[in-house]
Amino acid sequence: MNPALRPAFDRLLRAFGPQHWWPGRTRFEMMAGAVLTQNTAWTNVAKAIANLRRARRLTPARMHALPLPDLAALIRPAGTFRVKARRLRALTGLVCDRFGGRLDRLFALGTADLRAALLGTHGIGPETADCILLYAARRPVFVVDAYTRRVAVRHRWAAAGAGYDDLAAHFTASLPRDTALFNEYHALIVALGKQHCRPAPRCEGCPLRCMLPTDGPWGGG
DNA sequence: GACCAGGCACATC
DNA sequence: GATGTGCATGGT
Repeated sequence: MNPALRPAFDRLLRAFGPQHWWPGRTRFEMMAGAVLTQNTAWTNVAKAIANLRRARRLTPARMHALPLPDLAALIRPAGTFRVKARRLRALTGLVCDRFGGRLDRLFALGTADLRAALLGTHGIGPETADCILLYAARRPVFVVDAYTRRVAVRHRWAAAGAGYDDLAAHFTASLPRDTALFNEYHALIVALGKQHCRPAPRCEGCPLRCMLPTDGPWGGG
Protein backbone atom coordinates (compact mmCIF):
# COMPACT_ATOMS: atom_id res chain seq x y z
CA MET A 1 0.00 0.00 0.00
CA ASN A 2 1.49 3.31 -1.10
CA PRO A 3 -0.67 6.31 -0.16
CA ALA A 4 1.30 8.54 -2.50
CA LEU A 5 -0.07 6.90 -5.64
CA ARG A 6 -3.54 8.47 -5.61
CA PRO A 7 -2.36 12.07 -5.07
CA ALA A 8 0.32 11.43 -7.68
CA PHE A 9 -2.40 10.50 -10.15
CA ASP A 10 -4.29 13.71 -9.41
CA ARG A 11 -1.12 15.73 -10.00
CA LEU A 12 -0.39 13.99 -13.25
CA LEU A 13 -3.95 14.49 -14.48
CA ARG A 14 -3.74 18.21 -13.70
CA ALA A 15 -0.34 18.47 -15.36
CA PHE A 16 -1.04 16.53 -18.54
CA GLY A 17 -4.84 16.28 -18.84
CA PRO A 18 -6.75 13.18 -20.01
CA GLN A 19 -4.71 11.13 -22.46
CA HIS A 20 -7.60 9.35 -24.21
CA TRP A 21 -5.87 5.98 -24.38
CA TRP A 22 -5.74 3.47 -26.00
CA PRO A 23 -5.64 4.84 -29.54
CA GLY A 24 -7.76 2.50 -31.67
CA ARG A 25 -11.20 2.51 -33.26
CA THR A 26 -11.99 -1.12 -32.40
CA ARG A 27 -10.95 -3.65 -29.81
CA PHE A 28 -9.05 -5.66 -32.38
CA GLU A 29 -7.22 -2.56 -33.57
CA MET A 30 -6.15 -2.00 -29.96
CA MET A 31 -4.92 -5.60 -29.73
CA ALA A 32 -2.93 -5.28 -32.92
CA GLY A 33 -1.53 -1.98 -31.68
CA ALA A 34 -0.40 -3.65 -28.46
CA VAL A 35 1.76 -6.06 -30.47
CA LEU A 36 2.96 -3.47 -32.96
CA THR A 37 4.10 -1.05 -30.27
CA GLN A 38 6.49 -3.54 -28.68
CA ASN A 39 9.80 -1.69 -28.38
CA THR A 40 8.49 0.83 -30.89
CA ALA A 41 7.36 4.48 -30.87
CA TRP A 42 3.63 4.93 -31.46
CA THR A 43 4.18 7.23 -34.46
CA ASN A 44 5.53 4.22 -36.35
CA VAL A 45 2.72 1.98 -35.12
CA ALA A 46 0.14 4.44 -36.45
CA LYS A 47 1.60 4.10 -39.95
CA ALA A 48 1.38 0.32 -39.80
CA ILE A 49 -2.22 0.48 -38.58
CA ALA A 50 -3.08 2.93 -41.35
CA ASN A 51 -1.66 0.44 -43.87
CA LEU A 52 -3.71 -2.37 -42.34
CA ARG A 53 -6.85 -0.25 -42.47
CA ARG A 54 -6.26 0.72 -46.09
CA ALA A 55 -5.83 -2.96 -46.91
CA ARG A 56 -9.01 -3.78 -44.93
CA ARG A 57 -7.17 -6.28 -42.72
CA LEU A 58 -8.17 -4.98 -39.29
CA THR A 59 -10.32 -7.93 -38.29
CA PRO A 60 -9.02 -11.22 -36.84
CA ALA A 61 -10.26 -13.33 -39.75
CA ARG A 62 -9.12 -11.00 -42.54
CA MET A 63 -5.70 -10.56 -40.98
CA HIS A 64 -5.37 -14.29 -40.35
CA ALA A 65 -6.09 -15.04 -44.00
CA LEU A 66 -3.24 -12.79 -45.15
CA PRO A 67 0.01 -14.54 -46.16
CA LEU A 68 2.78 -13.79 -43.67
CA PRO A 69 5.02 -11.87 -46.12
CA ASP A 70 2.06 -9.65 -47.11
CA LEU A 71 1.24 -8.96 -43.47
CA ALA A 72 4.90 -8.16 -42.81
CA ALA A 73 4.97 -5.72 -45.73
CA LEU A 74 1.94 -3.84 -44.39
CA ILE A 75 3.39 -3.43 -40.90
CA ARG A 76 6.94 -2.61 -42.02
CA PRO A 77 6.90 0.96 -40.64
CA ALA A 78 6.47 -0.44 -37.10
CA GLY A 79 9.88 -2.12 -37.22
CA THR A 80 10.83 -5.74 -36.46
CA PHE A 81 8.15 -6.48 -39.03
CA ARG A 82 8.93 -10.16 -39.63
CA VAL A 83 8.84 -10.82 -35.90
CA LYS A 84 5.63 -8.85 -35.41
CA ALA A 85 3.94 -10.48 -38.40
CA ARG A 86 4.44 -13.87 -36.73
CA ARG A 87 3.16 -12.49 -33.44
CA LEU A 88 0.05 -10.97 -35.02
CA ARG A 89 -0.53 -14.28 -36.78
CA ALA A 90 -0.35 -16.07 -33.43
CA LEU A 91 -2.84 -13.61 -31.95
CA THR A 92 -5.31 -13.96 -34.82
CA GLY A 93 -4.79 -17.71 -34.56
CA LEU A 94 -5.93 -17.61 -30.94
CA VAL A 95 -9.11 -15.76 -31.92
CA CYS A 96 -9.82 -17.70 -35.12
CA ASP A 97 -8.80 -21.24 -34.13
CA ARG A 98 -10.20 -21.29 -30.61
CA PHE A 99 -13.02 -18.75 -30.69
CA GLY A 100 -14.34 -18.91 -34.23
CA GLY A 101 -12.83 -15.54 -35.08
CA ARG A 102 -15.13 -13.85 -32.59
CA LEU A 103 -13.58 -11.44 -30.10
CA ASP A 104 -16.75 -11.41 -28.00
CA ARG A 105 -16.19 -15.10 -27.30
CA LEU A 106 -12.55 -14.56 -26.36
CA PHE A 107 -13.54 -11.68 -24.12
CA ALA A 108 -16.24 -13.77 -22.47
CA LEU A 109 -13.42 -15.47 -20.54
CA GLY A 110 -12.77 -14.43 -16.97
CA THR A 111 -9.78 -12.16 -16.48
CA ALA A 112 -7.46 -14.89 -15.20
CA ASP A 113 -8.35 -17.29 -18.02
CA LEU A 114 -8.10 -14.54 -20.60
CA ARG A 115 -4.68 -13.50 -19.33
CA ALA A 116 -3.50 -17.11 -19.39
CA ALA A 117 -4.76 -17.54 -22.96
CA LEU A 118 -2.94 -14.40 -24.06
CA LEU A 119 0.29 -15.33 -22.25
CA GLY A 120 0.15 -18.74 -23.89
CA THR A 121 0.19 -17.07 -27.29
CA HIS A 122 3.53 -16.63 -29.08
CA GLY A 123 4.75 -13.05 -28.88
CA ILE A 124 2.47 -11.99 -26.05
CA GLY A 125 4.29 -11.35 -22.79
CA PRO A 126 3.04 -9.80 -19.55
CA GLU A 127 2.96 -6.20 -20.76
CA THR A 128 1.24 -6.89 -24.06
CA ALA A 129 -1.26 -9.21 -22.36
CA ASP A 130 -2.08 -6.60 -19.74
CA CYS A 131 -2.44 -3.85 -22.36
CA ILE A 132 -4.99 -6.01 -24.14
CA LEU A 133 -6.73 -6.82 -20.86
CA LEU A 134 -6.94 -3.19 -19.78
CA TYR A 135 -7.63 -1.37 -23.02
CA ALA A 136 -9.38 -3.89 -25.28
CA ALA A 137 -11.10 -6.13 -22.69
CA ARG A 138 -11.58 -3.28 -20.20
CA ARG A 139 -10.44 -5.26 -17.17
CA PRO A 140 -8.99 -3.51 -14.09
CA VAL A 141 -5.40 -4.62 -14.70
CA PHE A 142 -2.44 -2.29 -14.14
CA VAL A 143 0.00 -2.21 -17.04
CA VAL A 144 3.68 -2.15 -16.16
CA ASP A 145 5.95 -0.92 -18.93
CA ALA A 146 9.43 0.57 -19.16
CA TYR A 147 8.07 4.00 -18.19
CA THR A 148 6.16 2.63 -15.22
CA ARG A 149 9.30 0.96 -13.98
CA ARG A 150 11.43 4.03 -14.59
CA VAL A 151 8.99 6.42 -12.93
CA ALA A 152 8.34 4.07 -10.00
CA VAL A 153 12.03 3.58 -9.31
CA ARG A 154 12.86 7.24 -9.91
CA HIS A 155 10.19 8.30 -7.44
CA ARG A 156 11.13 5.51 -5.05
CA TRP A 157 7.81 3.77 -5.19
CA ALA A 158 9.65 0.55 -5.95
CA ALA A 159 13.12 -0.94 -5.70
CA ALA A 160 15.26 -1.00 -8.82
CA GLY A 161 15.12 -4.79 -8.94
CA ALA A 162 11.34 -5.09 -8.61
CA GLY A 163 9.81 -7.61 -11.01
CA TYR A 164 6.81 -7.12 -13.28
CA ASP A 165 4.33 -8.70 -10.88
CA ASP A 166 5.79 -6.82 -7.91
CA LEU A 167 5.28 -3.49 -9.65
CA ALA A 168 1.79 -4.38 -10.85
CA ALA A 169 0.79 -5.52 -7.35
CA HIS A 170 2.19 -2.32 -5.84
CA PHE A 171 -0.09 -0.16 -7.96
CA THR A 172 -3.07 -2.50 -7.75
CA ALA A 173 -2.91 -2.70 -3.95
CA SER A 174 -2.65 1.07 -3.58
CA LEU A 175 -5.53 2.15 -5.81
CA PRO A 176 -9.24 1.39 -6.20
CA ARG A 177 -9.72 -1.44 -8.69
CA ASP A 178 -11.09 0.82 -11.40
CA THR A 179 -10.55 0.19 -15.11
CA ALA A 180 -10.91 3.86 -16.05
CA LEU A 181 -8.40 4.88 -13.36
CA PHE A 182 -5.84 2.25 -14.41
CA ASN A 183 -6.34 3.24 -18.04
CA GLU A 184 -5.64 6.90 -17.39
CA TYR A 185 -2.86 6.24 -14.89
CA HIS A 186 -0.81 4.16 -17.28
CA ALA A 187 -1.21 6.76 -20.02
CA LEU A 188 -0.23 9.56 -17.65
CA ILE A 189 2.87 7.68 -16.50
CA VAL A 190 3.93 7.35 -20.12
CA ALA A 191 3.33 11.08 -20.64
CA LEU A 192 5.41 11.82 -17.55
CA GLY A 193 8.14 9.42 -18.54
CA LYS A 194 8.42 10.77 -22.07
CA GLN A 195 8.71 14.33 -20.92
CA HIS A 196 10.77 14.08 -17.74
CA CYS A 197 12.04 10.68 -16.69
CA ARG A 198 14.51 10.09 -19.49
CA PRO A 199 16.97 7.20 -19.21
CA ALA A 200 19.61 9.60 -17.95
CA PRO A 201 19.15 10.17 -14.23
CA ARG A 202 17.44 13.54 -14.46
CA CYS A 203 13.92 14.58 -13.59
CA GLU A 204 13.84 18.30 -14.33
CA GLY A 205 10.46 19.96 -14.20
CA CYS A 206 8.75 16.77 -13.07
CA PRO A 207 5.22 17.53 -11.83
CA LEU A 208 5.79 15.05 -9.00
CA ARG A 209 9.12 16.37 -7.82
CA CYS A 210 7.67 18.02 -4.74
CA MET A 211 6.82 14.52 -3.55
CA LEU A 212 10.42 13.40 -3.74
CA PRO A 213 12.85 13.54 -0.86
CA THR A 214 15.47 16.22 -1.43
CA ASP A 215 18.45 13.95 -0.91
CA GLY A 216 19.73 11.17 -3.10
CA PRO A 217 20.74 11.00 -6.72
CA TRP A 218 17.41 12.08 -8.19
CA GLY A 219 15.99 14.12 -5.35
CA GLY A 220 14.98 17.74 -5.51
CA GLY A 221 14.49 17.85 -9.26
C1' DG B 1 26.30 8.23 -36.44
C1' DA B 2 24.33 7.15 -31.94
C1' DC B 3 20.52 6.59 -29.29
C1' DC B 4 15.81 5.69 -28.30
C1' DA B 5 11.02 3.90 -28.82
C1' DG B 6 4.50 1.97 -24.78
C1' DG B 7 8.95 -6.28 -25.49
C1' DC B 8 9.54 -10.83 -26.43
C1' DA B 9 11.72 -15.30 -27.68
C1' DC B 10 15.53 -17.86 -27.59
C1' DA B 11 20.32 -19.30 -26.46
C1' DT B 12 23.63 -19.62 -23.15
C1' DC B 13 25.79 -19.75 -18.78
C1' DG C 1 17.15 -18.34 -12.79
C1' DA C 2 19.81 -14.57 -14.53
C1' DT C 3 21.85 -12.45 -18.39
C1' DG C 4 22.75 -11.41 -23.33
C1' DT C 5 21.24 -10.90 -28.03
C1' DG C 6 18.42 -10.44 -32.37
C1' DC C 7 14.69 -8.20 -34.27
C1' DA C 8 14.41 -3.29 -37.64
C1' DT C 9 12.06 1.05 -38.70
C1' DG C 10 11.88 6.09 -38.10
C1' DG C 11 12.51 10.32 -35.20
C1' DT C 12 15.77 13.20 -32.58
